[in-house]
Amino acid sequence: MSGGHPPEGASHAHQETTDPAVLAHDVATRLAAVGQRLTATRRAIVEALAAADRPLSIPEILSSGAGLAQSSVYRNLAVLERAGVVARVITMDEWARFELSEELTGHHHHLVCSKCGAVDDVRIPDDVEADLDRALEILAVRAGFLLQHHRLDLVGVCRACR
Amino acid sequence: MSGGHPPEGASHAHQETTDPAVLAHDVATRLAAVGQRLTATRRAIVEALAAADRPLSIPEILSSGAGLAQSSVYRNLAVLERAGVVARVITMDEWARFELSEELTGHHHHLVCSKCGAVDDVRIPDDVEADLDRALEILAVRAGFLLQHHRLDLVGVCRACR
DNA sequence: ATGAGTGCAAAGGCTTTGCATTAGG
DNA sequence: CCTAATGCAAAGCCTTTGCACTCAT
Repeated sequence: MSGGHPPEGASHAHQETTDPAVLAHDVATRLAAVGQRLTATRRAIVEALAAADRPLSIPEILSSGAGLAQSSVYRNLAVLERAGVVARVITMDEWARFELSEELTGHHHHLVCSKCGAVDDVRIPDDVEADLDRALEILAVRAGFLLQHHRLDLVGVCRACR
Repeated sequence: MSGGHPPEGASHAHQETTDPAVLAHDVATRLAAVGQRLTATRRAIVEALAAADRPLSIPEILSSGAGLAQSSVYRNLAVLERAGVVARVITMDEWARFELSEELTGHHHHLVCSKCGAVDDVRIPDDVEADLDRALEILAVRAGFLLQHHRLDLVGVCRACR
């Protein structure tokens, strides 16, 4: 898994950062906004997450980057999360997983393998997304709920486990 | 929150168990299918979950039922999960949460409060659900993914936190 | 120099497991 | 009686925190 993401679905409104340099600048800006700097460790974490087209667990981040201390990764992920650079992905199956925030990468969803726990990214067509948002907003209002965003995961069996 | 669920959305295909006696029988059957009995502890857990219209955390289950041992709750939740009676709800914010499986209660989604972490149930209209399923199936096939089901959470601020 | 960031190690907190006891067939 | 479930307590495991050291400004 993680090798085959769908053929670049639709393009989104706030376009994702693809260029490494642009990404770094964007990240630095967001960090500065909360009074933090882009350090070597933080850069390494961001690059690891950017390189993967799926959410990574702490162990994965630790092994990908060179010699990062576990505590530093945890601490910096917290900082990056506050800065809106990374987002914690809910999985609950094993470890916490992290990915670059949707403001940086664009809105997307996850393919979660119920056998091996692998998580991959997917984008759904804009029109489906729009219809869904419209319906959810109605429900939210009805429930006295101030809707911020939604999470949609596709649970099933990945190519590798079939 | 948790007080106000939407006015009984649409009815679903495999209808949910509402009657306590029917529920107990259904649970017993499912347990028997995996070689397990419906014990007092298990009954207490199921009743606690059935009474709430939202996923409960272990502490909540412990306080609701009378004098249950923590380890028993954990162990029996695992058994009930294997039997397809309860499902673990992903939250990752604090504790694991559990609810009766959708085979028992019907397909639904969650309203997750980003401020207080409360989780409540919601059902979305059948037609929206159908459209969504259709779109997701296409994506899944395209990704070589065998789609089993989806998870959809509405994240926002609940009535109590606004 | 001076405060932020880093690393190692120890502590925390939810969850799991071992083992003796008790309940059910 | 004999297997299965329960409860208490201890162990596990991911995550967080304390503290001294290092780096950048």
